[in-house]
Amino acid sequence: MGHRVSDVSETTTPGAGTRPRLLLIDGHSLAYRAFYALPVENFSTATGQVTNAVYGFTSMLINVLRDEAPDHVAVAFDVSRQTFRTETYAEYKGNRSKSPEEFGPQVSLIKEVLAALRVPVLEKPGFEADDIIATLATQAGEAGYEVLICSGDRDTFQLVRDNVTVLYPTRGVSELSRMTPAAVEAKYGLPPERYPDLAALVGETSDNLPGIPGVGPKTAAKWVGLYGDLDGIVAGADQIKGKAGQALRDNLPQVLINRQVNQLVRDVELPLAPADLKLPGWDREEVHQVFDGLEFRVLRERLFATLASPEPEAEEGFDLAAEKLTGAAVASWLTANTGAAVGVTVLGSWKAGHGDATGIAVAAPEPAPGKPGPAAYVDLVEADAEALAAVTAWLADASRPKVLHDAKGPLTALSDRGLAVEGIIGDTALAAYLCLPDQRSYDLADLTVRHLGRQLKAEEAPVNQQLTLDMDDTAGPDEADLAMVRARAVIDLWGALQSDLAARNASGLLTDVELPLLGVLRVMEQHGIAIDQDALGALDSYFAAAVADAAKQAFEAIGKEINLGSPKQLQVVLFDELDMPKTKRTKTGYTTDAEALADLFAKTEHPFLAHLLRHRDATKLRQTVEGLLKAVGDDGRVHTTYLQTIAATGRLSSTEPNLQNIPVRTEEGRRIRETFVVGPNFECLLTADYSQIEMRIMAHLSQDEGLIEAFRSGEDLHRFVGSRVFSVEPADVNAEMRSKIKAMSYGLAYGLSAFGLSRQLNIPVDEAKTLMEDYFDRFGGVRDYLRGVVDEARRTGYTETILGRRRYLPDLVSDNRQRREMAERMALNAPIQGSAADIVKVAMLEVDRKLREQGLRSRMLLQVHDELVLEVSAGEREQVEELVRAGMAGAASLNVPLDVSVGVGRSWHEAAH
DNA sequence: AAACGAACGTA
DNA sequence: CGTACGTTCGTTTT
Repeated sequence: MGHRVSDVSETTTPGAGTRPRLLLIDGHSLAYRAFYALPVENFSTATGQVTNAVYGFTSMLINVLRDEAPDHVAVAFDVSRQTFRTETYAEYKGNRSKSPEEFGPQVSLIKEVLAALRVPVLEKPGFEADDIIATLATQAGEAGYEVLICSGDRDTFQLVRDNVTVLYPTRGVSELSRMTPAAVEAKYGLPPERYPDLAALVGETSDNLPGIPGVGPKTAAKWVGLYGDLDGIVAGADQIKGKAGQALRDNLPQVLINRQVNQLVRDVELPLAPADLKLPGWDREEVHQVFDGLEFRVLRERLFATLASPEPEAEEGFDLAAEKLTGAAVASWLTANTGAAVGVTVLGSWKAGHGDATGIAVAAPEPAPGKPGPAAYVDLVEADAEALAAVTAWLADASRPKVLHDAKGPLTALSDRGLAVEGIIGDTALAAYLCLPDQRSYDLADLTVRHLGRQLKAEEAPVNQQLTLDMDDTAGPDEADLAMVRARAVIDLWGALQSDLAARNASGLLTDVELPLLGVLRVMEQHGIAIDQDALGALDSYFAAAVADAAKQAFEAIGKEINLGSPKQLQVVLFDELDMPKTKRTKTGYTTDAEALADLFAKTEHPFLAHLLRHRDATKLRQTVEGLLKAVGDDGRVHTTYLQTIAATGRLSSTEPNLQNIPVRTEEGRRIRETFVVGPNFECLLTADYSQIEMRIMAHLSQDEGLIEAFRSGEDLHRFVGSRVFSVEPADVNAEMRSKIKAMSYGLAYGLSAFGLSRQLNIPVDEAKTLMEDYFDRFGGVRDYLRGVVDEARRTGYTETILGRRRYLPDLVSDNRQRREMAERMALNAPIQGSAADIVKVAMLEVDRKLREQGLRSRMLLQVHDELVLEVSAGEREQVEELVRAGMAGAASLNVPLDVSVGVGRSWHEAAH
């Protein structure tokens, strides 16, 4: 503990960690920042009240309360424009135009928010908010507080000390930079207490304080460094040479006024002292009322989530009574402990539709607070017949409720050991995904910390307790012990996630869609799809030759050999050596993508470009072929893995290998599809896909009469729409018109702009704009829907599909335009893409159910978003086609028909239609 | 060895 | 300045 004397105040530095933290906020300056950072049109209540400044201010307040955890808080406001400063200098802030009419009323709303949060508000006639802040900061500094000042006014920098930090908003109101003494020194080259000297010399536009012409922060800081402070500069003004010196002498009176005006008052008489600013905690009911009135649903949730229930420190592990069981003990333990839902984890491995399970752990919740929860582990490799029989029967018993984490893999492993599982009532990974589908992973350990506040990993949990282990277990936790801990984490997590699911209206989606689908996907992965390896091998040679040929010719065209796959080397050749016109910029240079190369070819007709494009094309196809060849299993089939918790919209994804991006658009690409064939003992492949499902969903959601009629009429969609937009007969819609309409229709579902449309269609922006306007004139329902979907999402914080699947888009209220507009496009697309995903999932469940119900041997193999691929057993073709059509068409009842087209053939290519 | 960006395949 | 994915390659960073 030591003393430090400054020229302004004496401050003591008490022991860290014990001193109170005081947060002082300049209400006006932050509200103003928020007002200009957030677009007015996105923030208004049902009554028309604009709330962008209130929103931005409150959002910032919540963040800073969360991040800085102050125990004392005050917000200061300017009370009027008349202060001692306007008496000193009549023009002070004279340049400020009257604030927009939308701003004023928001200040009182901010005060309402603050009242609900029980944050003291201070104002004093004749002084500015900064003077109040300066006074409190001084008092609090002397009293040993840690002081944080949140203000958008740089004058507050003069208050910065070791224990006084200014949080200065840099971009909008979402980012605050910490101005410490070192930060001020680094930015301005002088200590904080000298900042007003610099400001006086440089001037402050926003306060209408003119500076010395030609003198910026660099020169000003230099002078302060040379002469110590402003007084020193004034005294030595005659010695300063050059233009700047003359300018200083000419403007000296103004500089002195500036300095007088920017000095903050540190002894304003206030009714409250720092000690009176302790946060008493807020009134929940009042917060609800105020936030309801402002329609701040997302902010309210954030407030309650981050402040009302601070996350408990993640430290406790799990206390469980763990047993490794064999023989008769297995059955009796299972009978005794698994009446209610239990967590299950499986040890083993799984990949590409196959696997092996070596052990299984089961854990029940704590029977009572503080009592260890029972947990058991059975080694499946070493298991005696009695133990194995007990496990087998228990797993197959649908009346024994089980919860797993990411169950598909474990079920695959168990299945290959001959163990079937029934009674899965929950999956914690799927549940977490439905709650927050934008996460990139749903790691059990992460979820455990987030939802239970406990550490899962042994090494991160405290040593004193992790497990109540068997007496002979002195070597520390082994694999089996950890499996039991994980099983326990799963069941505890399930308990926590269920209420979260219910609150998000997602319980039904889990139970009725995702959980049953998991089993269907597992079987699809297990089946895989047969590959004609000879044909695929031949294709590989063919593409390899094409690659070599294209490379050879490309090298000849430029007279040397380079790595054609290196964008860096390509840029050198194209833009330096061949001097071609520059293409669109990327982060690292200029793009060499196919579109740009084609453009360049059109301009230069340089043969290198043609060969390069061919090389790209052939290389890509060859990679796809080689990837597939490597992925073919011993059974002559490829088994993809479907990921059910990746796509934020609700789609599946496919990996290792990805069978959802097998080429189809080009002739050569389709040759790859010819090598996906019907397997031995089956009759053919059958593909069934939804035609234009996303546009149909658009018609349904928008209720647009024109679009609905288009689908009900049976007319070609784009032709129908084109005839309306271009005011011609359907028969007179030519190919060009049709393709424009097609591009726009699909673009709409992605949030396409007129600019984007013009670029895609290679037409002027004006024409694209007109096209869009004409489109919306005829299909106004679509326009209203798209607009409404974003507004609604902004209010609620999420979008919803027809099954109520949500996607949360907090960036819809970001003050960063790029992020906000990105979120808006996501909001446009998510309900459409997501509803399509819902429908396909339901269809898959239906098809699977019907296949089993009708005792058919045919089976589903692949899902490619709007398409299903089945393998049809001999004699079942008609029946399968019928049930697939019915299952898919009936998966949802929209106000337009769901059209399904079906094809059959010996290969995936032939089965296309 | 890992992380990143560019490019490109699908719906 | 159009959404959602996965894979590959080259390049940069550790």
